[in-house]
Amino acid sequence: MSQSRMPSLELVQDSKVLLQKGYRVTSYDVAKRAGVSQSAVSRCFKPGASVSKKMRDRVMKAVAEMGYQPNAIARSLITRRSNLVGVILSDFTSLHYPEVLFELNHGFSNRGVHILLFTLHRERDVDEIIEQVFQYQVDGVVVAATLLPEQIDRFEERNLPLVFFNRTIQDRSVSAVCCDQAAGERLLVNALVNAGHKTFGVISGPEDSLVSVQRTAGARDRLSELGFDNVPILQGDYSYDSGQQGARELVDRFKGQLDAIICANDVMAIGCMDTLRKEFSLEIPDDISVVGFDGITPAIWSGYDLTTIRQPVKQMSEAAVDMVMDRVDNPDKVPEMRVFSGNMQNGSSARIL
Amino acid sequence: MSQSRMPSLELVQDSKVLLQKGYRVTSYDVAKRAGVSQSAVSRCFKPGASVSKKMRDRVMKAVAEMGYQPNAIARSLITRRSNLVGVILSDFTSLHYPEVLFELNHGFSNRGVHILLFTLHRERDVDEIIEQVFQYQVDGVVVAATLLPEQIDRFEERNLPLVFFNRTIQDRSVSAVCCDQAAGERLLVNALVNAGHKTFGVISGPEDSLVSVQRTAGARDRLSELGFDNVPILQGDYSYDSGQQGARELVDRFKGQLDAIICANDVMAIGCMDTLRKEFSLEIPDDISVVGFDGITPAIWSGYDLTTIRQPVKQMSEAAVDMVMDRVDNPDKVPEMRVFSGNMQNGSSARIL
DNA sequence: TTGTACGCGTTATCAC
DNA sequence: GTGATAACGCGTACAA
Repeated sequence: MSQSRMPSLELVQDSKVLLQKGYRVTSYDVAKRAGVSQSAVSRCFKPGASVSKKMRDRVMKAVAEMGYQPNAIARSLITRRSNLVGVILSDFTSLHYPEVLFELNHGFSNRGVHILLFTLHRERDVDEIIEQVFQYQVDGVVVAATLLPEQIDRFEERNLPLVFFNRTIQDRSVSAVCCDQAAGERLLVNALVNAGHKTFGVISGPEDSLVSVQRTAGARDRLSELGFDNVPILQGDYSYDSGQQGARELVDRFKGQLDAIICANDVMAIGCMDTLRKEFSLEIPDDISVVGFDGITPAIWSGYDLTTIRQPVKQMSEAAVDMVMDRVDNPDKVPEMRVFSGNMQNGSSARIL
Repeated sequence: MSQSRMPSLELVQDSKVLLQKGYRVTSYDVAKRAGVSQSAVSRCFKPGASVSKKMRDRVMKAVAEMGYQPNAIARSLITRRSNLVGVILSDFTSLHYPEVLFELNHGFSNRGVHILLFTLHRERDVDEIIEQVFQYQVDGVVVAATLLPEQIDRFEERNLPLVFFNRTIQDRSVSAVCCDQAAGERLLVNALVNAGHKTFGVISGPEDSLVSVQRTAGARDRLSELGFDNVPILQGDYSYDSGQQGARELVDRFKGQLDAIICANDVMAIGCMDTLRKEFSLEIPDDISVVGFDGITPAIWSGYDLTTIRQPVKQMSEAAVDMVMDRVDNPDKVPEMRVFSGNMQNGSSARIL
């Protein structure tokens, strides 16, 4: 069996090696060619290993000639580190999470870590995905989805670093990086009230989204503090359509007496704006103001120029990467939560001073 | 060393096993507990293996009690299949590719294959990424980026299945799934001309993008066939800004005599529309028509309601998955190219019959 | 049907 | 500094 290796290597005149289709060069092959031991080859790829220059040169020559590359899978098996992290995302279509994924990938790849991607199509397959994440021996996981307590338990049993992205779990200490949703909404409300808006409507996200709950509560509470009580809160689901629907209901209800609509995310705010303009011929922001939350790319398009809270995605992602890798290296660290403030992005969708 | 295993397992009263933090249960542990051989455990996880019911029950009981899950890394090492595919994406921010990634992930995960994600930040690190893809022993690769011939060679040397997504390489046979760019543009041009448009402007994508070249050429050629020669073609870069800039230049050049602008993608078309409306107070489509290409989500927002060619992303992704997996199972298959037609999505951004 | 023994390709440990 | 040798956790030919 191990002799089947012999005929698969052929020496050609320019001292390069031609490989049989699909044959994989191993450190053993390199060692044989360089006339050294296999462990010597291995050491040459280990940073800070003690290898003489002469040895290293001989090995690297053979490596170059044969196009050898270490097998990361075999390495993972022995080192018990895969340099793989799982990233679990729900609502991938939201225009916001692709940006997060991009930044996460950037941060991890800077540390030689690669992303194994999982997206949730139905919430029911979370358990299935967790199994697969475990099977691939990832070093850690970033989750932008809601996990059940039992599911979190499974990570803790394995002592597998888990960091939530913009999710917090009540009555439970977990690592998480978040944008301060409530504070962001308060900024928006302050600006709207300062500019003289009197009547407000709110369109929330799905009720099972804690982020949405926090945003909506933040807006409601600040409005209340400033003397605006009983502000109507409509239930949306983060989608463009639900933004449109919310706009229709609010306009109907207020019969033109509405000053501002506060949406729990940008996509709904955009749906809102389109409907206010198209279906009710309202001028934004002269007749009515609209604000959102997230800071997605279309928000800055001049067709919308949305006033919103931009989440510091870059910083948040970098923090998430830090936290995962930190816990990979120090398994005994306690959960930590990092909260970032969003930046007010002042567009022309709201009449603000 | 191998005895250090013993103290790490503790039996508790309900016959469940409590594991030491971070301890990994192996098939050997399960075997010991079930009183069978390790290979028996292995067989229980192999579909279609010959295992008696009694044996399977005993094993599965131990599996459940210990929370055993096969180590995919170790399995990959011996089977020489990682069930991992690399996905290499450039311009991830384009609003179009996240959707592609989502569909690819869907398709692969239906086949028990997982995605290792790579995004290009600078074009220069393609070589680096290819090395990493190889090191992780992926079973195949989907690439939505431009590779140099030498880079393609490296895949062929390894006989590693490679499928391009919306990229074709000239003078070279590679597997690829594409949308028929030229045909799509011809559909758009036909519709515009039939509706009486007389003067046209084109905004292309980056010149190193073959897709853009094909789209632009498709539009130019069809216009020429229909008697419209010397249509001005402006160089864009797929960005919103370049769409805006293109609109300004075209309007300036035509002094209000422009009937339609054909953009090489939706994002530029949207930039175009915003600028035509805001800066030139033009009515769309009454004063001027705008068409795009891709079918991104914002294109259907009523603020734009863009007339465009929607790429059949689902079908294309499914085809890419098929092609990769097909070549994984049949390494000797020759490269194949599948071309899909785009669907005309008739919005109100163009005055069309 | 089941168990034994080996190998996948690497790193770690230990003598030398 | 270098080379044997033993893991890592699993799949599988082979013998029983």
